[in-house]
Formats: sequence, C-alpha cells, structure tokens
Amino acid sequence: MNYEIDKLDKQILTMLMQDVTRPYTDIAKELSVSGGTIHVRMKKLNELGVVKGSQLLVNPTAVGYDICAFIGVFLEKGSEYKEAVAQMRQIPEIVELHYTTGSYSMFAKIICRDTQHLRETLNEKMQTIPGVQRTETFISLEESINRQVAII
Amino acid sequence: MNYEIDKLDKQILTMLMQDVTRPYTDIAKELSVSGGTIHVRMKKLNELGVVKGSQLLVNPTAVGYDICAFIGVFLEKGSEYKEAVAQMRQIPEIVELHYTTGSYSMFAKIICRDTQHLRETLNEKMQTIPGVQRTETFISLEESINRQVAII
DNA sequence: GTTGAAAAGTGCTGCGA
DNA sequence: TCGCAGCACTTTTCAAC
Repeated sequence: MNYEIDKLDKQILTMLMQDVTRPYTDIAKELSVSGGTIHVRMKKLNELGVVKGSQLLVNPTAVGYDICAFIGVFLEKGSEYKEAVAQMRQIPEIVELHYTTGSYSMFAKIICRDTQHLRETLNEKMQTIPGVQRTETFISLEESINRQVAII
Repeated sequence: MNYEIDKLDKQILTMLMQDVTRPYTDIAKELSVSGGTIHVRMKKLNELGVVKGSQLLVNPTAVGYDICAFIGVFLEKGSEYKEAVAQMRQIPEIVELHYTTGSYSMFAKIICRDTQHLRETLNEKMQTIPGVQRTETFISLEESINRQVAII
C-alpha cells in the first residue's frame, strides 16, 4: 500500500499532467522504455490510488458561469459539521468544501451564473442549512493561477 | 465567439465530465447520433475555448503532499497586485490564486508536504514578496467536496 | 450540419527473456 | 520483472446526403 514511487513513475506523471491525451508510445520514446512499461506503471499507479482518473476541463465562463466566490462558513457548533456537509453536497453550485482551522468552520468555493444567482445560493440555500450561523463572501475578480502541484 | 451552446453540446459535456475515457462511439449511441457528430462538436467546443483539454487527476497525499491550505494575503497597496502575481507564479506550491473582494487582497490555495514545508512556503517564499504585508492561513483538515460545476 | 464507412493510430494482452 | 509483437478498439477523416 505504501509503495514508494520511483523516478520513472514521477516522470510519467509529470508528462501526463501537462497533456493527458499524449500517447503512451510517445512518452515511452522520450523516456527510452517500451510502451508496455508505461502501461504497467500507470495501471499500478491507478491501483495504488495515486491517480484518480482524468477530468475534462470546462471553462465555466464559456458556459455562462461568470462568478467564482469563496465562502467562509460559521457553524453554531463544530459538531454539526457532518450534517452540514451532507446538506452542502446537495447544492450543485458548491464545487469545493473544506473543514478548516482558523476563523471559519468550513470553507467553500462556489460557481454561479451572476450576482443574483450568487445571492440566491447564499440566502436561500447555504444560509438555510441548520447550524449555519453566518457566512463571509470573497468574490474572485480574477483567477490568476490555476494548476496542479508539481511532483518532485 | 459568443456562440450559444445547444442542448446536444451540453449533453456531450455532461457525459464526458463524468467520465472522460468514455468512447465517442458509446456517447453517440446513447444520444442517437453518429460518432462523427460527437467529434465535430467536441472540436468546435475546443476551438471556442469552452473545453480546455483534460487533466490527469493525481491524489496529492499519495505523492507525499499532505497539507492543503488557503492563504488570505494582505497587500500594502492594491496596485502592487500585478507584480505580486508574477512573483507568486514562481512558487510551485501555489495551485490557485485569486484577486478577491472582501478583507483580503488576494486569496491563494497551496499544497505542501508537511507543516515544515508549509512554514517555509509562507515565511521564506510568500511573505518575502514585495508588497505582501501579512497573511492569514486556513489549513484544510478535510476536503469534503471536490467536483466540477454542473452544466444545465 | 449530419451520416456512414474506411484508414491510421493507439491501447491492451500474452509470450519470451 | 521488464520488453516486444499481434489483435481489438478508437479516433479521425472524407465523400455524400
């Protein structure tokens, strides 16, 4: 289970993280191994849970979702966390939810169509969840960086 | 440029967002169109910038990155934003950076190996950037939700 | 714009070292 | 355990509707 990933694994991952559509045979050539080896390594990495598949990257603004915001959530009691998460999961606008240290109990990232949609999501959805005391909103005016962590 | 995406496009996107590896021919069958049509639509969506390719999903904890944190950044002057972004881009631990409304000037999401690595990133990297006054850290103890926005 | 089939290239599995 | 080769499959392209 706690297998140590070697240099070849990391090279393969780094190359695929830049471009998933890149053929195995092409990667094999650059790393001077056979195509079958890449396949075996990737299969192993999948089984180990290191890679969790791949995802289609959709530009939210291009499909009408113009607003990205971060919401700091205050809960009345920390113990209400589990129930609150279950409720939050029902709100499709929430794309990320974290249980955090610091001022807030939870921290959410949400994607909305416009300011009215944002207001609806906050007032009529998030703030009606039992245990949610109040929220603080940070609207993203510009996403300057969005990438994955570099594997070293 | 401002092409309106139709129902078929949305259906294709929704299906591919659930599973990118799903063959075009399979999608074609379910939507009762030919495989060529799916290909043409996806090509158009690529050119329009609606889809920005696909990404390999790597589990950060499995490659030794155990800590995910959100950092609220205070700048001395808002005008220093552009220069600060350029500096932040050089820090590989930063995976997301937003220019936000509210208390903070900027908001960052960072991924680190352990608490020492987090301290290093904060003290020796982020806080040495000119214009950065102070930072506030929210460590994520649990990522409860992580998904993409539903296209309706 | 869509369809259907043909061509090119890729991923997968069994065998050998 | 790793590398090589054949088979099945998918993507892509193209002419016709």
